[in-house]
Amino acid sequence: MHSLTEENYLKAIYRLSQNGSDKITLTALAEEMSINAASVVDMMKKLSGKRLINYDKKKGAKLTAQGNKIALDIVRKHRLWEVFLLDKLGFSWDVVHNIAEQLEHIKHDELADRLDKYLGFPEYDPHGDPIPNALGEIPVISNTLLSEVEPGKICQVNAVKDTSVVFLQYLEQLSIKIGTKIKVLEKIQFDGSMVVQIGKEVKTSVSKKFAESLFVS
Amino acid sequence: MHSLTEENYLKAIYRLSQNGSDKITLTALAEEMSINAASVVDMMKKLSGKRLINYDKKKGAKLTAQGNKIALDIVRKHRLWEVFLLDKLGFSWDVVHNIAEQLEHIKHDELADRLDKYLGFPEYDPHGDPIPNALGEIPVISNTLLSEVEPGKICQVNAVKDTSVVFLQYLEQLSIKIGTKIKVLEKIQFDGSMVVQIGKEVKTSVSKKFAESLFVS
DNA sequence: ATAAATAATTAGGCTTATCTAATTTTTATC
DNA sequence: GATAAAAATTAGATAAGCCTAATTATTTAT
Repeated sequence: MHSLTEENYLKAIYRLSQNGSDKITLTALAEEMSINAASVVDMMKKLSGKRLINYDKKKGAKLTAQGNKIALDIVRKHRLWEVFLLDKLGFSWDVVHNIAEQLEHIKHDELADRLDKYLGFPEYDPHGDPIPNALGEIPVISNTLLSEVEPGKICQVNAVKDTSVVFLQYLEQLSIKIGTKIKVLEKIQFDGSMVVQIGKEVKTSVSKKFAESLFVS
Repeated sequence: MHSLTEENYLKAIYRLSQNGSDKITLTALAEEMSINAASVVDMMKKLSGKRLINYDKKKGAKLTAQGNKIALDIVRKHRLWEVFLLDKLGFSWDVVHNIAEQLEHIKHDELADRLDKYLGFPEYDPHGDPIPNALGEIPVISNTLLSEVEPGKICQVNAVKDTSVVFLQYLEQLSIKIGTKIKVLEKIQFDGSMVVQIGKEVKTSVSKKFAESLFVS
């Protein structure tokens, strides 16, 4: 069995690799987990010993098939619990993440599957991230950013790239949810900001940073 | 903040005091938690230091008001999660306890209350144990045992005293649930066993041990 | 009242996961 | 290629919780 801490390392490695890091360095992991790099070294050895990752100073850390499976399982549980917290308990989407961080570590063979069924086999979590199914398969998701949309086109919010509380609350304030339609009216060369129309009425300007934090399709 | 381990100690002390132990000894606690008595000594010091218990060699361990509050909160969460697992996810009642042991430690200010509301403010968990409300108030429950019921009388199952898997499965087999009516037909002097009628049809004999493991009213 | 049994405590260790403070290795820059 | 910066590693500590073995207190039984 693997400890809660080990699970968190695997999850962090998974997350970084999803974010497109080709090499997952010790320092990146330490940063990601708000932990000292020296601590990471030990855990790399431990996880390597358990064949959950391969670590190499040159190539960085990589999940093995087995490590990937565990990571996916945790991600699955995390996202299912997020759906539960939002849909059933009515928490707001900027809060669910923190509670799901705890719930994802609950261990029981049937729990995730039963929860999945109970929730109606959701494909995406409240942030728009795809939920791996029981076999670890993940629905493919568009990786177009709002910032890449041409002026005049209408797109639909698919997922958030940034899941920080401040960003989510800002989205709430702008009435942007997963599924919201956004029309790009203008793209400002100067600073990369955009003038957009949210839904049918609201017209507003958003920063480059903002436009690069939303996945659309 | 208190650790998961501390919470488990407080819960164990609470449970023992509910079971009517007037003095909660180190060895009783060690036994209850399947842990070495030497380890308990350290924790008694730690919890005393935090003013969560009073420990005295003569008087044993006693929860302070603050310790009691924490213990009640955990018991509340445990029992609410049990209801969730049974009612919503369809787990059987001999399984829910183990999962709830993990879920009870999830920390979030609003979680228990929201769960409580979502479940419709249940008063009892699947084993018939009362669920403390948000203020820590507990519905009073009868403490009459089946073994104390006079022959000829009909009673109703209120709660189980023994929550072991084997007992719960045996109950399942006998179709005894919380609320099931049981008529006592005969009490055997010799060994304290009883002949009872379960529901409307089944007539069976149950041991003294069995009759002393069911709360009825 | 004393011996035997039980309970409580102390001392010293172990493991996990963390840290700080070097030190070494690698990479990037001039 | 030498040097500076960044990354990786090592060594040694620390805190939580647990253990065993030995010791001291307290009960219980004879």
